[in-house]
Amino acid sequence: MDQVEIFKALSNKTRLQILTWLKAPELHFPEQPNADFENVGVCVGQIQMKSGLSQSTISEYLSILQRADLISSTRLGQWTYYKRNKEGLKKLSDIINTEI
Amino acid sequence: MDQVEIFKALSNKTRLQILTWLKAPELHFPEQPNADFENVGVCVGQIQMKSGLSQSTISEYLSILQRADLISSTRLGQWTYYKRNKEGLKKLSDIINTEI
DNA sequence: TTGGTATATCGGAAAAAGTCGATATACATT
DNA sequence: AATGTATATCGACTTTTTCCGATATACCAA
Repeated sequence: MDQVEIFKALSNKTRLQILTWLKAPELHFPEQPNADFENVGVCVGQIQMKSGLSQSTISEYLSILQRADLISSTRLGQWTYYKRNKEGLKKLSDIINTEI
Repeated sequence: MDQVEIFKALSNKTRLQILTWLKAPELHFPEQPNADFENVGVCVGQIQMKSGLSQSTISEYLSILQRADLISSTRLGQWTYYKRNKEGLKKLSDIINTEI
């Protein structure tokens, strides 16, 4: 993944917020039936509601974050759940600490 | 400094390159008379030549990086020298490791 | 003070990103 | 099969970013 794309993904207030929400879902989202935060993450609808932006915008933002390897998704039934991708975030941390 | 502005500053190929160049100036720039890399950094003209972009663009890019606290400047005579800002980069690293 | 060099700022054209509503797709239920 | 719900994709419009050339400013040297 291109470094620039990672930073572009992070250079938007809402996308940064989504990442902080996903860091501690239990603090930011109501309980979910049938899917726990730790394993699968949070579904798109919950994130969209909290953000206040449109469904299409949030869907796109999530795919931008996913293309940058900052989050990953799991489909369960009609829902798509997103959670933090620890490996991608670790790689980002390494870039900051060793390349710039 | 707003987090989003930091990531915006980083979401451009040339600006990222400038930061990597400034991390090891002795590897990327010729010797400078009257100013050592460690103390004052590298002058705008050297950075501009290496980048291949116009003088005005590089001047603007450097001020974007400076506004994000990623680099700092020193004026010596008619030259402005830029170098990495370790504190700002440390703060960025902390954001990555604790907030997202 | 005049001219030369280094950098900063301004104004603009082109490209990219932000954001929406409408529509498509995927899955579940009846 | 038909309907309903969740998410993804498309097309359009607006705002922001990229990058330039021209000009202004700051400093130096003669």
